[in-house]
Amino acid sequence: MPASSLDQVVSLCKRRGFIYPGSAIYGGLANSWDYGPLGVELARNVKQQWWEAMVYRRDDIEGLDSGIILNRKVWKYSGHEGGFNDPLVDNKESKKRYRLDHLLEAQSAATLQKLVELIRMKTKASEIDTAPDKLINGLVHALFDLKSSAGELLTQAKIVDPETDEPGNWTEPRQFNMMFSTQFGVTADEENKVYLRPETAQGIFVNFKHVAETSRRKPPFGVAQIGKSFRNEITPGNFIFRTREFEQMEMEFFIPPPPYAEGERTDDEWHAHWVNERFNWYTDLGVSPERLRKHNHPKEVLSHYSKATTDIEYRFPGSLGFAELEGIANRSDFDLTAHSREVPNNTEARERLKLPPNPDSVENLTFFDQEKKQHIVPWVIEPAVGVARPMLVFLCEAFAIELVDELPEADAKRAGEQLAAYLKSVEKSENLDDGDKKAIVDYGRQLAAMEIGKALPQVSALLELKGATRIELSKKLKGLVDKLIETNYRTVLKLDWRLSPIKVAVFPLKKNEDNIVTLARKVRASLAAHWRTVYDDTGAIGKLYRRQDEIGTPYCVTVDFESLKENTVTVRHRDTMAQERVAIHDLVPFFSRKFSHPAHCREA
RNA sequence: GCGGGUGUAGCUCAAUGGCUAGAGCUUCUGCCUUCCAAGCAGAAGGUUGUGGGUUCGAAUCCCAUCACCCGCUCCA
Repeated sequence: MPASSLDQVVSLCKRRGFIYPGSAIYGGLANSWDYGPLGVELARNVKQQWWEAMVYRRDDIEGLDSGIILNRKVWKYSGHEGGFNDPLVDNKESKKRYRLDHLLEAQSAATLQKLVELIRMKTKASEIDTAPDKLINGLVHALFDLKSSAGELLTQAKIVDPETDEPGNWTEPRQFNMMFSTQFGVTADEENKVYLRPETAQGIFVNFKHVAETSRRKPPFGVAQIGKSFRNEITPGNFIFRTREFEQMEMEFFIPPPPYAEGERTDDEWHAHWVNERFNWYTDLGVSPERLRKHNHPKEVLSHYSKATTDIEYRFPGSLGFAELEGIANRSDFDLTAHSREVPNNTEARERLKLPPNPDSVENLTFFDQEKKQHIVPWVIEPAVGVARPMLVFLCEAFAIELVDELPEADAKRAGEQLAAYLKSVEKSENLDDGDKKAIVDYGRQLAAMEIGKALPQVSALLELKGATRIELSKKLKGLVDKLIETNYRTVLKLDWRLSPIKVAVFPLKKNEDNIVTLARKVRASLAAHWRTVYDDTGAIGKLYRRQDEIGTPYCVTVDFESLKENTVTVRHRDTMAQERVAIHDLVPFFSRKFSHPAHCREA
């Protein structure tokens, strides 16, 4: 049972030190987050698993760590400096904002024709290519060049707001630069202006030749990189899901370009291969395939560099729902061609990819095909993912609130009655939107039909539905449920051990018994040489277990009186709460077996 | 950036415009405790998001601002 609401996970993260709001003591900084003691371990483990799967376990991928700041020309020729600045316009009446090209695409042919005429009148002889595939692009550029009068023309042409189906009152198109800029050197002159990378991929492309030559690689081969990237997102949010500073794990896989001979693996096949590889990475680490899906982007919405893109999406709890986790793009020969000075078929490729010539580069990013006896620009398949998203997925997926003992009959009865009373009150309520009301009642009925002990952990998710807390009884219900959860349930993160921030926790059964404490500390030290191990004695044994459950520690070791005589300890398993007796001198081999193979972590 | 909502202790919540802003949980200290959030005693934790204003008096009313949540444009 994964988390039933994102808030449960967010709350756990803040409470236990996975993730804190950034710059909190100064009132915060919008959508920025700092990773605490446990968060940093989890993030490291996610990156470690990715690196192992992508680099170590394969023999066709190398690693790289390029700069966050690159020569500005990298971004000029990659298309980010121009292409990512999609002009946006606002409808002053409906307050809706649109990307200019998207807005124009939604207009009728007649409206566009009218707009073309208006622009021609305004700019006298200016040429707009009215060929169907170039019209929108031409209009966007023409309008943008017009600056201040463009909004007026849009309004005059009666450009329709897709939301309201009425002609809008439009602002001038405004450019939104997604890249962070800073200065490279102590003076803030224009020539010192540089950008923080919006993706790590370009650092790989510009190093293509270096890596290929120094590691003696030929396509197919890949280069992987993990590092921070920065984008001035228009709408960051949803906890760590979208932030302006974020860490990426990207791999560029270089393959021979088409045409392909009989039996040769094609770009589409490589693309499909990587989609599957990446999908399996998640399921291997414990994500249920039921909550994962692949989503192919329709041609119209593809990025400027992409021939095809497939997203792996995860169904997050609550209102976020299915959202993009990872993108696997077929970037074709776009990037390597863009950064090459001159290569065979250069003109053809540049025309096909709508790329300008590149007199600034000193390199041709090609490999020499011995069979074909010519220089060839490889194609690229790119699986790219942010570190935070898988982290959030693993947390959501591992999160569980479990009944420890059976719920006392009186409490169970009371909870059932409260829930029924609440639902009745919702149905009768008049200050709820019909849709909201239906959503609450439907979910509520579903819970009411369940065994009450299993339903209670989901009541908090029920009360997070829109409008749910507007009902007076919701507070009473929440109060009761919170109390019952606190006493009868345990929160447990059933993380795959490879992801767990702490692998083993060691406790003394009694903290005021010096011999036990000393031995427990010794045991911790011996295990810490191998795995992330902590010692804790600031509570009764039951509390210590629950604490570790909440942060996903797979095993706890307890030193007791018997340990002093027999040199054995209790090992307690997170998922089953089962205990077994293990000799102290056997602990390292014992955990080596447990932590040697992924299957061991799923014995429960 | 726009529209809507929310801001009281680490968390969940109290407090008619009126006494030193309270309670439970958490955290910490001491005692106790032989395996699943036990008990006892104590402590810490707040410029009520921030800054103004109205008032004899503001957590409460008004204005501004900041942050978060839900939508829109973004797509790792």
